[in-house]
Amino acid sequence: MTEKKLVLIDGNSLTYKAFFALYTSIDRFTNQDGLHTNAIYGFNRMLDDVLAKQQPTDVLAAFDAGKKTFRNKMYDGYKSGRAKMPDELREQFPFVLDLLKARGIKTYELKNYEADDIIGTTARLADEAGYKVEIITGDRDLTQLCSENVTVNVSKKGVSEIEAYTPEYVEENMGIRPDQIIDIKGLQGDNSDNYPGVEKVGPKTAIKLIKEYESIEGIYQNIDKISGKKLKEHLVNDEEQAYLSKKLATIDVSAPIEIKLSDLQYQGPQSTELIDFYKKMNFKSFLQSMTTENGDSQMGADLPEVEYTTLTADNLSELEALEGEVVFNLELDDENYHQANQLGFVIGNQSNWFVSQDLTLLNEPEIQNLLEDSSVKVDVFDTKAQIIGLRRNGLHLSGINFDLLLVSYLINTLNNEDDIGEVANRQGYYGVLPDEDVYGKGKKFKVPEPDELFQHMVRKALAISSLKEQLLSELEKHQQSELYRKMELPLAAVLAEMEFQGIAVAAATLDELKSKFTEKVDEYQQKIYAEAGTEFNIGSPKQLGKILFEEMGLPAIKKTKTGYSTAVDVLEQLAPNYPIIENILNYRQLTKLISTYLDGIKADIGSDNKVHTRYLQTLTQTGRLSSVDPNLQNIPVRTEEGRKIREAFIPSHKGWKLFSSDYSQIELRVLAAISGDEHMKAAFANDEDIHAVTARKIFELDQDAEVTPDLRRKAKAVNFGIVYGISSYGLAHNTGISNQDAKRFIEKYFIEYPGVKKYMDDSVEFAKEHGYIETISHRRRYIPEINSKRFQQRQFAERIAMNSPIQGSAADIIKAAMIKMQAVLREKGFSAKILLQIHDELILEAPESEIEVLKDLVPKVMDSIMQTDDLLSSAVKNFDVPLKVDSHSGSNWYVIKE
DNA sequence: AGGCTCACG
DNA sequence: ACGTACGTGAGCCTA
Repeated sequence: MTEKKLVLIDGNSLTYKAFFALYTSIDRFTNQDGLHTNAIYGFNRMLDDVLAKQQPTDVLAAFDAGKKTFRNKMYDGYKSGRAKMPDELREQFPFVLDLLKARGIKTYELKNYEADDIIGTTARLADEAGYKVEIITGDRDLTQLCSENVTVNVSKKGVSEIEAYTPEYVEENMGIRPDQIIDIKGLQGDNSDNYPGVEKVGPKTAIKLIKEYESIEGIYQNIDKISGKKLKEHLVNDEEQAYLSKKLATIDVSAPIEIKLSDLQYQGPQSTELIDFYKKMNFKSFLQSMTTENGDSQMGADLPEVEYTTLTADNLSELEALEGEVVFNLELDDENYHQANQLGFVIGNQSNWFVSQDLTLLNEPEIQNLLEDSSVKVDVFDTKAQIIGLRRNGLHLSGINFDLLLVSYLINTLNNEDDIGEVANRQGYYGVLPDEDVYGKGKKFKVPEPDELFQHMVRKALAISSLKEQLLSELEKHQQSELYRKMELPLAAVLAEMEFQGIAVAAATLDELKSKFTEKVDEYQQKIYAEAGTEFNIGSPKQLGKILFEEMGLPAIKKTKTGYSTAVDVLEQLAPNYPIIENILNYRQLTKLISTYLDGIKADIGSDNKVHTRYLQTLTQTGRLSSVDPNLQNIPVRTEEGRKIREAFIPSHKGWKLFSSDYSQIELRVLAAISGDEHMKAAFANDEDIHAVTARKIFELDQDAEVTPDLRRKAKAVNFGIVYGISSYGLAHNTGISNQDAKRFIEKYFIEYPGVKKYMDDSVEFAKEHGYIETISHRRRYIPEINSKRFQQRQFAERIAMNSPIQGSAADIIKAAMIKMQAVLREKGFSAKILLQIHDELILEAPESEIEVLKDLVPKVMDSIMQTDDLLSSAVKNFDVPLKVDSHSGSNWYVIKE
């Protein structure tokens, strides 16, 4: 018979240990529901270690049952005065039990007894039955249980470092036998369990006494021989306590447990339950290890093969088997789908997958009929990438039904990786690897042999198909189906159109500006060198800091992790007293403009003289878009020199113009509407200058008093601050007013706009209760940190809770307007095209002849969108704040200011 | 690769 | 007492 080995786990003490071991990172350990998971995580890591090391045949995890035990009957104060268990820990215990169940480990608790007693009793029974026993605990008291066949493993500092107590080890370390440990405890007492022992006797004295007299009983039989008057006196006085404490310290090895050794067989992990559990806990690394455990090939040789047919010109007729609904995916070698090489495509459904590297097949009617027919549902990952990829082949994709990327992002904005494998894994589907694992990255990028490539492509398609039902139903549970079908999906098509269109850029204009700027940069550089008395790299914050603050002796105001801060706000404070500073600031500004915009954008101009940005639709946490390659949402405007760069952006045809419309104060209008604040609503209803109105209110001016530019500027800053989820420190820091003033202004603001105050409080309250916040169209952002113990993290979360619905609802509004705008242009047969979106602004190009009409049409579409859009009008019944839109046009982007 | 700085709404 | 305004992307320097 093979030897039986029983591992006994002290559930309570190890959960405690794990909790405090990972306490400093507690905020990183929360799941989707806001549950803290640090103890569960640490406990599980420990389990991994223990099971791997011990290879047990049987396992039991014991827990305390309730607060009172038989020890309380012996001694009232037992374990009293202990700090209350933190709620963040208490909430985790039920899940530790779930975890053990999913790992195939029996758990047990017994009324009136502690986990120690269950362990002691089971250990004794197992020992007698010939088992080898390993006890795992965080509590040294259990070391009394070690014997020839029972080892007590005490986890030290972390959760993984373990000290194994055998009788020999105890002897070596303490010079006593394990059974004498209770005598030591009896003499020295136990602070955390709150029983006293003998006064003034600590570990040293206790061990000395026990070594000499064997036991407490032995001491009192020989009490006259004790040397030391005081010690003897204490021993005599506390005799009763010593015996009591010894009793309290003694683990009961005959507790009336109802489980049998035969119940404790280790079942091993229950894969589906465990995977579900890890998903629920958001334990990515554990999930990953589960999927790579069986075969340890990194390249996914362990993933099941999926069958497919290689499509050629000769077997196209087999596509007839597909109807009604297909998954489609173009395989690209780069994230930039405008330029990427197209490696092949996959099309099919779960019964029939077809793969090919021959892109010309896309233009065969058998495929066109599937992709261009809007009555055939097409399921994809990243609608926009697929539309553009196919458009490059001359196809017009339509009938998209399910987009794995969009849906994942809407369900949780953090599920936004631009990779099917990553997103699928995060949704608990492990049948496909991330691209990086198949292709490698950076210099090591390599397209695998066709067999492996095709297998990967098919697995991606299968992932899309497999996750569809589950994710759509989750979407529905979030009440986000409309957001998906009426907003994000149609928007993807609009964005594809805009990106594909691109905006024309005059390289010559960029060149002219560059030579002008470069000349000035050289001048500033010479001045700086002269003033510093040495030449150095001005662009290096490290060298600059050294020159300024060490060699030239300027006062250092702020430090960064790596040295002196030389950021603008720091330098500006120094500027009045040191002429070099102004030159540095100018140098910085111009080199920035040259490298990022003049050189940067020039490099992105294609052979069509245009740049084609990509809008990332699934990146931001608020619902805004972002723009990359190049970023066209941060083209300079605030300084005159920077603004000049806009001259290079021009219409793509002669006789055309650029046209722009932007929402005025959209975020404050959204705030007025969703907070319902009467005063703010009234200001917008009367088309007043909101910053001036705010200035009159917070500075207590007369109704129609002139507002000085300075007061208006301050009020404007407060309005901004409010939208960002104000704090007095932040406001003061960013505006240069004193902290006290900032505080006063905010207080007054909330008095004047009580509805806003209530909105802020309600938003935080909602987030605390639900763990997320929502925009007007149910766009959701999770904020688990809202219940963080750490002040700073919690404050940050609260600001997010206040700001995100505002920023996100504004994003919803312009998205709806874009969809509508494109539909109207198409309907009316206009040539005008939407080119860019910059958060609250749309830029179009159009023939001169259409401009006059656009001046009415575009603002009308934008400012009536709350009433005309299906989704928005039904989501918000009473959006009773007017939206205001300003429009301009011109022959380049620079001159379309008024 | 990560920090710093700075461009935008 | 704590110590940041909200949301982004890109280029450069320095490990």
